[in-house]
Amino acid sequence: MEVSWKPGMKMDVNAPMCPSRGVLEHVTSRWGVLILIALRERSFRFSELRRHVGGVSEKMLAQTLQTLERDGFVHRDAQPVIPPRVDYSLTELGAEAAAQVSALGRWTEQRTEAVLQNRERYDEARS
Amino acid sequence: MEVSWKPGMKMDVNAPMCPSRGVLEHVTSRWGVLILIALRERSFRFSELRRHVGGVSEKMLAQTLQTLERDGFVHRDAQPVIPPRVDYSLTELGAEAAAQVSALGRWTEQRTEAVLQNRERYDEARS
DNA sequence: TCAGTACCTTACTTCAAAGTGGGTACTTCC
DNA sequence: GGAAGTACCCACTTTGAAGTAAGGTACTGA
Repeated sequence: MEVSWKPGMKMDVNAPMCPSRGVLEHVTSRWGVLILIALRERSFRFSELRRHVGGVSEKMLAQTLQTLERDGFVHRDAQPVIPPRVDYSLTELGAEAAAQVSALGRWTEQRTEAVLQNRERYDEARS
Repeated sequence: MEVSWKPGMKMDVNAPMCPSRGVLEHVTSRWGVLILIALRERSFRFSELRRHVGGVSEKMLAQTLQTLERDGFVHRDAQPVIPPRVDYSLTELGAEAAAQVSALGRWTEQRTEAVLQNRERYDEARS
């Protein structure tokens, strides 16, 4: 029960109701990962980020940024100017998370070719 | 186009059609993460793993193990005995992936309390 | 004047992920 | 003899994540 969690309880991702599950899912979410990686480079404006992270819809970008902001990973700086200017950057906590996921991202880019070969072998073996 | 990917192409998670996206999604999938973390400890039998990773259904465990096996992260050792005995363990590639995700998992467990506090502050601020 | 940019929000729809419940085939335990 | 454990697979349904499309405001540049 994420709801009935009490302070001092030990966090355990293997426990179905542990709130750490939810946090992990935010960090590893489809767009969450890519946004954290991007923001690790530098801060971005909304549309800038949208262009950087290929394939995100405005809706998902806004939504994901909101959950990351709520969790305290992303800092949102909205200047009340016209046209609106909003800058997104990582908080300290977010920078820690981003360090982890960008290591994962880089590893993935390096090993994807190997994975592709494994898939071919696997499919071939049972055809 | 994951389909039209050519050997030698540079992998880039920011490119919408890059196959590395798919690999990253397997590794960071809801149950994929937890299974990789578990198998990093030791090898597991199917039901053992099901008990260890709280909340997985048999279906999702079987399905996720299959995709991880196809990608070459997990090795499946099925002994033709009765009752059936199947052992799952990490390949070398899988161990690399698991090292990354379990770092992320441990970080998450440590920082979840902070995230929970951030969420409270956030919700309070706009109510 | 009319498109275009910026940063979203809302409503509607689609589709894949995940849960549910059943079956298999054989064995050991009570 | 019935229940439970083992490692699944299959069909069905539900849920929720994501895509699509449109609206809104205030400006800028052509």
